[in-house]
Amino acid sequence: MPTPARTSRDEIVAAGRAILALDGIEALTMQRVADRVGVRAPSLYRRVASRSALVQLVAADVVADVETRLESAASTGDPQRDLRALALALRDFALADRHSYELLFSPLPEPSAPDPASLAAAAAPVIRVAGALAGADQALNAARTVTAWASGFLRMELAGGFQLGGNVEEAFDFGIALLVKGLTTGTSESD
Amino acid sequence: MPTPARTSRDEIVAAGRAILALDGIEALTMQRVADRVGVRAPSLYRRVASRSALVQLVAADVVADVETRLESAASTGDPQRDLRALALALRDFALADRHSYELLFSPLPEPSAPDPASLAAAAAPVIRVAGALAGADQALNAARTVTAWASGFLRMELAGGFQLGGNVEEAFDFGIALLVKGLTTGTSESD
DNA sequence: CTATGATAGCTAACGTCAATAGCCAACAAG
DNA sequence: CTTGTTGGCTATTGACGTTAGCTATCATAG
Repeated sequence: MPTPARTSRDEIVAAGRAILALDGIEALTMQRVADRVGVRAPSLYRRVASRSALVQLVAADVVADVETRLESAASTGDPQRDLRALALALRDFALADRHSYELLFSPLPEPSAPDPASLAAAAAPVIRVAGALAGADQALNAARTVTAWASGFLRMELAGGFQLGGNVEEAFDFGIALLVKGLTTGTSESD
Repeated sequence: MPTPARTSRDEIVAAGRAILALDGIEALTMQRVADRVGVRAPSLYRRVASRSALVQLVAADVVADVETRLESAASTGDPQRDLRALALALRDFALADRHSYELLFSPLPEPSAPDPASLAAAAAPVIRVAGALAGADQALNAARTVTAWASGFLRMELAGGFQLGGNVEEAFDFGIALLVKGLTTGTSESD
């Protein structure tokens, strides 16, 4: 009907994601996005309601990305191995695309948190593996413990929070081992 | 020498802390601070170099606050009890002053992270108790595991990340118990 | 083949923010 | 009383998000 579209919402979100990966959430301005898709900043408001909304769309994109990775990481069927694989997959993602990871676990700066539903989907593999390890009745508690530990650890690592020496990778392995050991019960062993 | 000072750096930092507690880091603008100390915004730059610098000073104030609380929480000498007390003290703080807590563990939005040295001081009681529990050679790994878990858990709780039902307090207790059990070794028990 | 209406993108503008420049006033020391 | 130091001020700049209102383009109706 009208003048032909010169861009699209998907392209805008993709541009936002790229800028986020390159320079972080602060750099994700309407100007930068507009430049990247070849349009003036106000025109973006035809496609997204506000910057917050755009950030939220980008966050959803990140969540989907993580979900895919986690889903394919927990594949062996051995809960101990899979839990380890989940943690390592998350760490790989965090180290490869730290700004996206930070957005994932930090609804602090703005009300730009990814929506709960998609987060829940991304958490599914964790809950599944945690349940296999700790028993179905403790699946949620176990998954929360693992998620809290992993997200906290990676946040600290990315923030440069480990200043007291020691080996960060070793500390990560230590944590995984502790959790795997502590959660393992019921299935193959009796305690 | 000059015209009499109408405010001070301490007062500015205190005002910043108050605004942070009330309305969060976003609301911590030079305008708001200036209004609160009875001065115009540009005058603040006589006392602090920039907004980032001010946020950093506020963060240091928060860190000192947390350090005091942790120090006095771990007091019984029983490592298991003390570790639990540390976790609960941190959670109390997080729930009582969530915006300050968020600033503590999130150098994401701006380069406003509290400086490493004071963070290390605040971590001291955690390392001490973790070492008493897991043995001196594993003190750092143990402390990192506990800190990562606690900070991750509280971040998720504050962000409303626990959307799948269940009892959040129970999950917190579950995590503490798991860590205490997993870290306890050497001293009174052999494993 | 033209008229119409819908709409994508544009320029211009506003308000808020951090930050800088330059002025003026107050006080202590001589 | 003079003078130098300095705290606070107003005015301004530039980035940002966002809104208002214009123009141009195209699909379709006549």
